[in-house]
Amino acid sequence: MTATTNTESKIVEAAMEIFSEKGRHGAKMQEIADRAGINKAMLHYYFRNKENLYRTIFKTAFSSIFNKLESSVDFNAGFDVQMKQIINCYIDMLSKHQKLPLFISRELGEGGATARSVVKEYFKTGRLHHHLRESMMKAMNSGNIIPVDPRQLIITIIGSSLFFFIAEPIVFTIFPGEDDFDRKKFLEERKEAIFNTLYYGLKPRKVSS
Amino acid sequence: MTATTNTESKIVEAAMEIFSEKGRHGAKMQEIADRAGINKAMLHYYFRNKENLYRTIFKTAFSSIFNKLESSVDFNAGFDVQMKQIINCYIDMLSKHQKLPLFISRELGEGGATARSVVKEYFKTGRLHHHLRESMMKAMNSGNIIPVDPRQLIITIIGSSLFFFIAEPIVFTIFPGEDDFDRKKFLEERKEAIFNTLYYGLKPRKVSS
DNA sequence: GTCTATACATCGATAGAC
DNA sequence: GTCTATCGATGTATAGAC
Repeated sequence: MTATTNTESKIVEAAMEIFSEKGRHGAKMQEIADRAGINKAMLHYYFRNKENLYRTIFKTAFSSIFNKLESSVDFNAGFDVQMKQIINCYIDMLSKHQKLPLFISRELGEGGATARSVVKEYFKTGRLHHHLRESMMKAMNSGNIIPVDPRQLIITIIGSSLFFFIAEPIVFTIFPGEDDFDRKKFLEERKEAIFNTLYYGLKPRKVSS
Repeated sequence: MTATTNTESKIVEAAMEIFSEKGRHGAKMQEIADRAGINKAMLHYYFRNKENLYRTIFKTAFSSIFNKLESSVDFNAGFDVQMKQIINCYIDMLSKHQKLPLFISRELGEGGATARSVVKEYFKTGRLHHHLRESMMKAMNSGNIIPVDPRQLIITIIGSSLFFFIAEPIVFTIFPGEDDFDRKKFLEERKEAIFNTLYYGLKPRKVSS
């Protein structure tokens, strides 16, 4: 059992923070070393070079999302329940790790070579994607939801869940006069808001059943 | 009338590309100069330093979005029509300028100080936000749409429209076996998909009116 | 306005003592 | 394993000729 206070994990922790804040190139090895309370040479001792350190951090961050998702979705539940679970999982996860989506979208902005290789590796073993697609098709065939393109729907669900965290730095500028903004409350409400809008729609229904 | 082929605009064009691809720190002045077909010294002659060049580019990119939006939304139309206009505008705009959302989300990732100041400046004069909010409230009061938090809804609309472009580099990895993926067709379908899901919902309706 | 040449700072990476 | 000291490369910015 390795302690979480050893040098390597201190580096990983610090690197995660700095890379998230400054990005792949904005992050400096010196700053990571300072944050970890060690010196630059140690970074190279444990991770050979910056690129390798970055890859390690990115891989950890990225797979943590999919692992959390996979353990949050009940494969035997109906699609409506699974949809709720996905939305809730994303929002809960990102409430605690705000920098994650920005970290990842930044990597994507730089070509996503690292991202693609990590994703490709994940989808060799990950089962979530397949189960979700099947679950969607089943719900459509049984008339529980209307027929839609599964690809479009999943992008809409994830986009709705993630976007707040990407745009958060300017959201407060767009919603002025909210100095007492209750982030926690807003995010709890957001879970309901996304599901309700996507599932029931904005247009009023005459029949509630 | 200034020609669009003079040195300054060639710099702006090149800088836009490089900053979008590599980010604020990943972008190098030498590379921007090469792309613009001039030398490094010219960059400093016209823009004093890198930070100033970056700010100029970001400001241009960001305000181009809002200007396009503002000219695409009919302030007198109903909210359902406006919603369609917003979705279509975003998708059309980003189809042509794929790098824009990634460029902006990267800036947001770095703290968004530049973004915030640009946004703040814009919202002093921009009317779109106010009109949209009023339009939403009107639609709710008249029973055309169900009561929702306008803030939640606008984030859902924009997030659904933008997210594909942010995630695009890995979307093809998640949707395997689509080597003949027709991007143009997918995006046209996406416009309909977003509006229909958000407006009518996934759950089937008994009454169609 | 545009160029070449270069000064100056910063950063990633390594050498070598302990 | 951890440190200090330093090298070598790269990048921003400027000086000065044309």
